[in-house]
Amino acid sequence: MKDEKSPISTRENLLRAAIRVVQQGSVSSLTLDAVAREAGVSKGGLLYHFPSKDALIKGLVAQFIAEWNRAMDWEFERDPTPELPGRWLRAYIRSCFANYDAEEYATLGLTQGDVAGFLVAISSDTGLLADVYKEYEIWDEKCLNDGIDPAVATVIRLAADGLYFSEAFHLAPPTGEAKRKVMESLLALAKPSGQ
Amino acid sequence: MKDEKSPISTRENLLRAAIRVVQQGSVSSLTLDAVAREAGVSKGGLLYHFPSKDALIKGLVAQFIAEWNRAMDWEFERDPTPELPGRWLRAYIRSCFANYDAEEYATLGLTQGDVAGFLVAISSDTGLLADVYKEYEIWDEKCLNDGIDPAVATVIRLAADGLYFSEAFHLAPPTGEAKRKVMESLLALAKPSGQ
DNA sequence: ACAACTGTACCGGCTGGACGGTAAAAATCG
DNA sequence: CGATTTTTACCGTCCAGCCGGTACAGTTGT
Repeated sequence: MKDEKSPISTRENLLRAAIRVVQQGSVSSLTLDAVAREAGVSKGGLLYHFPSKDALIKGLVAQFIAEWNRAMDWEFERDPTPELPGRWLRAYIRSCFANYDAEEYATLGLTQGDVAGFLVAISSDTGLLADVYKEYEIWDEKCLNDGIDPAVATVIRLAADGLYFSEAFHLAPPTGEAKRKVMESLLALAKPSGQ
Repeated sequence: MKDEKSPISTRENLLRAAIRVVQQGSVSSLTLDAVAREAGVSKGGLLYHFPSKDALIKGLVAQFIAEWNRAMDWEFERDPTPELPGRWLRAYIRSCFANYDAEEYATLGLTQGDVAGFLVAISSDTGLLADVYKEYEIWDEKCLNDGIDPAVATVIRLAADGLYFSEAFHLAPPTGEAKRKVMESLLALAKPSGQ
């Protein structure tokens, strides 16, 4: 009731609009004018909430990290075999393989793959992804201390990421039944019996 | 003896210069002026060989594909266990894990990871990566028809790609001994006994 | 043999548009 | 009213692509 017109509303609206712009175009089409137009505000209005383009991108990155962590926590909680080692890896796998479109997690109403496409494209530019790097190191450490052989754990993480990127960049990603079997193969690896 | 001043020389020089610009800066620093300056030619000279920026990027993409295919062929030929199924997958793995810096393959004198960073950043822009998409489908088909269980083969491909991206985007890539063990785990998977 | 012509390779200044950012006025709200 | 939020108008920069040249190597005509 109080988020209807709260000061956050416009801000979030702008973030959603920014994502939409990237989705319906390319990364290079992410301009202040385009985002403002998409959000239905003026450019000045956009710059009031995000004083610079970098600030806008940082907002997107922060939202992305938060969303992904939420998704992984959720998967972690509902793991069917919580007693087995590799629980966190399994949550990681499921998070990468799931496409949360407009569901409970999709705070921004987007597919994770789309966000990745955006983020990575930005990455090469400036140090805007520094937060993502840090987050990744945390995830990596969790992977390595999950009761699974570290090498196998890294294989799993890389494969899950690989799927993510293959979807984001259309690099022959598996779909349908094949995708399901790939995920199951990975989940099998993420259990002590898996190697 | 006749390639000293051949008309190809300038063209290749420009491509090398373009890569250098991206490496020593960011993707966004890839401007026509910068490439021309780096190559020691004028902007007009650059535009003579590549009539547009897109054409220049397409040239880079083509070079990249050719180089990677050459690397994979080379690994394929020197596979230590050519009699076992999964030979092509093993070549794929080794290509992704190797860093050919200024060796036989490095026609452009760059690390594969660098190229990936560049390519992907460009990718979201236009249909400039259409050729890469097609190439990937070919690779995918080779992966699936390599005598290994398709799901496992896809896991391997995704993991190899994942390593590639993790290096390109600094997403906690394994290094040193850990990296070697990861590769060995993958190579083990790429053999009948591996699953 | 040499002049006129043609095509190739390259130069460098220019421009028009896009884009990030600013600032002050205007509207809205408490 | 005063603070917050939003708009309108504008500036400066950067950059892709264009265009009028230059130099020079062949080629052709006579």
